[in-house]
Amino acid sequence: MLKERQANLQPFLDRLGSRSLLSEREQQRILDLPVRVRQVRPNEDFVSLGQTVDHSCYVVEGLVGRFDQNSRGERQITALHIPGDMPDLHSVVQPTATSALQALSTSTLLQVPHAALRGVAGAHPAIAEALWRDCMVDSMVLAQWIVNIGRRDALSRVAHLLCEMACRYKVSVEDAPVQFQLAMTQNQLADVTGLTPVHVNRTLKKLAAIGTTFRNRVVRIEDWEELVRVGDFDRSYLQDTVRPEQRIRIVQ
Amino acid sequence: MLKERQANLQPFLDRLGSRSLLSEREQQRILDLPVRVRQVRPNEDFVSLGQTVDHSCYVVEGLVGRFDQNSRGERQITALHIPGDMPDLHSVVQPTATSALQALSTSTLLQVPHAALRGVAGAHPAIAEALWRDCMVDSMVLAQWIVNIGRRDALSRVAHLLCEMACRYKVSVEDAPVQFQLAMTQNQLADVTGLTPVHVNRTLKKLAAIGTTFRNRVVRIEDWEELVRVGDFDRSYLQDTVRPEQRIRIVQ
DNA sequence: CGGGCCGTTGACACAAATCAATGTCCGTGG
DNA sequence: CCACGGACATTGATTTGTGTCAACGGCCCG
Repeated sequence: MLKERQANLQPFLDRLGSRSLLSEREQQRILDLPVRVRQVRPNEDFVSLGQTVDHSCYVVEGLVGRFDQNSRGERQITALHIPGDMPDLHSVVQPTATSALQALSTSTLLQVPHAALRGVAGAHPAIAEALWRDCMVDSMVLAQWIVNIGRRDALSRVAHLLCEMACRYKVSVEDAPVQFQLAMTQNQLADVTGLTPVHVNRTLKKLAAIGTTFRNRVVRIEDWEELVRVGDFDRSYLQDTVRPEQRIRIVQ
Repeated sequence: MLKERQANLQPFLDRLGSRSLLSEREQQRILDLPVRVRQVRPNEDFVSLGQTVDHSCYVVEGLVGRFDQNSRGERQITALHIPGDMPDLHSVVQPTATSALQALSTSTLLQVPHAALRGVAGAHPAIAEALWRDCMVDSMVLAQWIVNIGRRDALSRVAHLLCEMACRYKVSVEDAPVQFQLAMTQNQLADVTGLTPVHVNRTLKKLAAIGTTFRNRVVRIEDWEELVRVGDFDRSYLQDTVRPEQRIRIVQ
């Protein structure tokens, strides 16, 4: 099993550290986790429905979706994961998958064995707490997504998604116009928003009228404030602006 | 602070125990958690948006919803919680609420101080694990709800909800016709399903045609198989049929 | 050169929202 | 005891947002 330590898991540690307080030693235990590199191609399931896994995945590069579908095979992407995320961290406590995980674009993953994660979580309650917290942030994003699909029209939905992804990619939104890559097709955008590809296309045309475009997998935002207004977006659920003194550690 | 031990938290312990393995001693630590009783009336928020809480709530009696809304004030209920649930167990690691919690019917809650939960979780990794796992089951229900709203029509959505609630109430679905109480109005049903109250009413009329009725807050199901078919329901995401030998304990 | 994937556009169909009115039940106060 | 108001449920007429179907264009890559 390859060990590609600091170079690889540092972003994950940074993310945990942005919301949780970990000691030097605990941080080192995270960086020391053993990993195995895996490449996945676009549209490749790397976790399938019902599969029981013995490792969690960390995204180094690319874009990953959590896929569900109804009985007619219509797909719904219930979560997107970008570099630094662990899409199935939850599998540590719930190893049988109830959703599939699929790469939307060519992606590089690190597989971290459950045994290792369990080891550090059991030995260091603060790490267990940080991992649990990270899962709960994902869960808050899910809840927000229900609001988005249940109570916003197509234009707002797409705008909201673009706002969310801009924030998660840490695009500095102050100096407009900004642009960032979002490596997905309009088809996949439809699977995220619960719309049809045709309607996504029409909706993007409407968005262009307020200065936000999505072409060749690049999002370009001319007027951030306006996009936020249209998308009815409030970033607080992302928990991405926790100030250092607000970080939490529940065990001493 | 009242201690109403065995009599009260036993159902919560039962639930944890249905998916996780806890030793006698660990089980006792759960039962020994200090609690304070609280009564809430229908439509009363007991956790409001943005509030930072120092305790989690356990539902003894009644029905509780997790409420979000868009900027136009249209409400979306993102989760329902029934007796035995802890609607904001996640607040142990994420004490600032991103959704409100409101009673749908008169409810009895037990407030469990975070300090106590943190104490047992820190001292017993297996308890931390069981609590984390319980949160993740809630999260899977959220994901399934996204599929429901994003990719099913009104009839399926309502049918799916009724199936889910029947299972969670442990209605024994074999001996039809079955009936159970679901203490919510058609209005609240609309807030759960992302529909309008008018359309919920029409949809219920359609459901009646296949032998499922909802009147006076009582659900009556004549043909379970048919309801499952219409609702496109697969209970596996509820993790409610974990056999004893499948229960998990990741720390020794 | 040809075939696929992706994006685009138009005509039309349909599910659900909206608007508005009416009905029923129930608790409360005159 | 009845009148009243309010919450909840029901129904019809109409509008609208989104889905469906179908065709076409651009582009990449084999």
